[in-house]
Amino acid sequence: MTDHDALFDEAHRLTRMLVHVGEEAKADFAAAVAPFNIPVGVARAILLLDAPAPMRELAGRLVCDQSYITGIADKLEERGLVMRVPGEDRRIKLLALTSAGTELRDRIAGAVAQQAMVMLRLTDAERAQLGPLLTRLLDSVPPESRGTR
Amino acid sequence: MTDHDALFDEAHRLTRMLVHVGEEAKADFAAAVAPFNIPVGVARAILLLDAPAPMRELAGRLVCDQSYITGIADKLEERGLVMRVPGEDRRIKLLALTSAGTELRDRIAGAVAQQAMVMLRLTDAERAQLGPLLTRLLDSVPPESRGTR
DNA sequence: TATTGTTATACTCTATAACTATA
DNA sequence: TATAGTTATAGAGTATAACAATA
Repeated sequence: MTDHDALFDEAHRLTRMLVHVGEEAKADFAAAVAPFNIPVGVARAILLLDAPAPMRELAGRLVCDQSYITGIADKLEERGLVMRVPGEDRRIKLLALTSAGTELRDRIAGAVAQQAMVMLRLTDAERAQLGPLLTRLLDSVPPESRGTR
Repeated sequence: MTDHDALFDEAHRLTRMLVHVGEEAKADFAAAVAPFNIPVGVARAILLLDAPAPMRELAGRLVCDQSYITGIADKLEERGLVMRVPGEDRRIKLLALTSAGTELRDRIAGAVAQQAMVMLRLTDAERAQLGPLLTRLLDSVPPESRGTR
């Protein structure tokens, strides 16, 4: 095996491990959120609603289509967790948590933080090492090379 | 904010970053495989078929239900990439790549290695740091605590 | 004309349940 | 009776396209 092959093999092995850890983390999130009886996507949205946000913006942050946000907003509204409030530009609707929504949001945030923390398996020193590596992996994406995804 | 909160915040931040990198890696895999016009699941299976393997075993390695493997095997067979060969125990069917399958497998492996390597953004030294951290994240899972997933 | 959000719909991924054949 | 694989089907998650209201 050439050095070149060995490099790719090692990179591939690391990638598989990283993807695996990522999937575990997502499963942990789902488990943490399950007791609240809301779908994972809805939970993700509620956690982002720190402040009222246009639906369009939420779509951007959740990396999904706008039409999908309509469904999430419907579910949140049904449960009385959110209100659609018109923005200045009256095409825009802001999703604003109700008091029940804020309360649930805090409880979910707590549950997600407490349980399910894959990261807590590492020592402080290890986490301090990991942070910069992940930053490098995220930052060094040449934006123009990413195509349409 | 207490130290305790700060710890969870930091852990959560790292987790989100790691999940994000993992998703990019998966998108890269999909992009690398797209030119071959086979679904991602089928590509993953073909890469595992280094040697003929019982369908059951494949289900284990892909972490999915057996019934799902039937579908994948059908698609592979349609394309003439795989043959179902009976095992000693005649309940078992082994999936064995045909010569066309082996050839495609090599091409896919090459494409996956070449393109899409998030990991190649790191230096050798950084990868050498990351490996042990990922190993720790994966190894320190208390097996009995993982429940049914 | 361009943009926000909505509706209807369709597609992909994946699991569950009931079944056949072997063991 | 238990196991490997198959079939039919159903559900979750998500996107696309056409549309209404507003800019």
